[in-house]
Amino acid sequence: MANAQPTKLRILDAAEELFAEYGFSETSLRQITKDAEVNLASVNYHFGSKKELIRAVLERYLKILVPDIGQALLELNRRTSSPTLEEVFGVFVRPILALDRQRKNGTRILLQLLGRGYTDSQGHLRWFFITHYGDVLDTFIAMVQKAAPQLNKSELFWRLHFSLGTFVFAMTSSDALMDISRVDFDEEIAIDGVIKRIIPFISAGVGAPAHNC
Amino acid sequence: MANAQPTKLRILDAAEELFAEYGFSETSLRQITKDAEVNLASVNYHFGSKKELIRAVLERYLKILVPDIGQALLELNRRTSSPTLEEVFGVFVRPILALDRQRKNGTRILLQLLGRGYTDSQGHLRWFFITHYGDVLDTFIAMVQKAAPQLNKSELFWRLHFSLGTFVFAMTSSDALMDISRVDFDEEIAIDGVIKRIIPFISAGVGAPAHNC
DNA sequence: CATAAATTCAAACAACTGTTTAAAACGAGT
DNA sequence: ACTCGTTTTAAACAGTTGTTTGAATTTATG
Repeated sequence: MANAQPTKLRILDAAEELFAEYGFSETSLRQITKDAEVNLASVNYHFGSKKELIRAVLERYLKILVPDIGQALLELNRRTSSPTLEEVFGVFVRPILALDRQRKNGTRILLQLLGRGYTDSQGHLRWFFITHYGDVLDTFIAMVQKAAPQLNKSELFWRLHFSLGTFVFAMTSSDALMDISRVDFDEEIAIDGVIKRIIPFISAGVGAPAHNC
Repeated sequence: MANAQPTKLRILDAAEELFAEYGFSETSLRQITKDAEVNLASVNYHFGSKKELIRAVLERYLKILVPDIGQALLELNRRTSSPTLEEVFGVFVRPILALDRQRKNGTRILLQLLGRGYTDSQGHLRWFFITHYGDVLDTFIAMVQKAAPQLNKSELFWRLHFSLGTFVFAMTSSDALMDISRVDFDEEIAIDGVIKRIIPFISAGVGAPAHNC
């Protein structure tokens, strides 16, 4: 009978949804296994521990998304010799939205997961990301640097982290914000609308005149 | 004998430090009472529950900070009839930094608390803030609106939340970021340096050309 | 000093957490 | 049909959580 999906996948699917909604530490293995309709012990059997489950959930997205972004950056580099900030940041849009075709609500889930991952346990996942996807990160930073030459390395560092914060925060609260937008402004805004509004914001922020003091 | 501070204050002092560092749900009452050198049960005796302790910790700051900001906004309004975005956002700097005189590391603690409060339990604290300090929020929004007249209410809503995200995220990770800045760029940046870097970023982001599609 | 109220304290509570165990069920391969 | 490795299962484990209890203690009041 019954469960179309093998256990391991059912766990991943249930976990990513709960992690995105409630955060990592606020989601219990019992909740995950109940939603996935599998036995409690199967998480530790298949993944070893909760921590490794978290990493597996994130990795399933990142290993598709990050190379995709990396390639899009290279393509942009090939098209125009010196792209603007808005073009560089705009590179994120298509790969991120493409996740919705890979999995239902994939875009929302990944971005909420990223937000959770960054605020819940900063050091651990940060290290994982840099060691696995550092090369893409480097080419991205180099392109931003080139598009905003007035910024020294330190200014750039801070502004890129501000941008990350903007992104991450908007995504962790995207559900609530979209609700408010619908009720207060009678505007039905989906996740791609949010992303397309963030890009000009970030671009202008990073491109602001350099700060001296 | 002994403890200079009364129990209630010792709990608040220890709690705010731990909440800022580890977040609300990751901080246990046992840890708080151990740091405060008081009995475990005294939290429930003096505050009723952990949830009310969280609110008390935040309220101690907000009831000073928000009226202070409100007054600074009014003063700015009196000085110049139509202030720029950077001037409006700049209003936050002095009151926030003033917290450092009220309590050691007060600025960092409050801002980290705000970050925690927003990402950990979105609905609850949001409601509390709006019902208690909604008037200051309203005058602030009106001034931003006036300084960026090209934005309609919806655009403004999104960009202000992006700004909030920038702020909050930068603060929750401020410790880590300042560490990196010291090691990688040999720059010793304190919390006021971070704030003064955020203001131009936010100002430029909110003031970016309106987005149409 | 005696009485009453406010506070502190150690202990226990009930509920929850991630993890482990050992037996049961399952699914090929021969 | 039997065996062997894989997977699932229910149960228990050991630890933590916020909260409550009732007695001991301190503090203030008459």
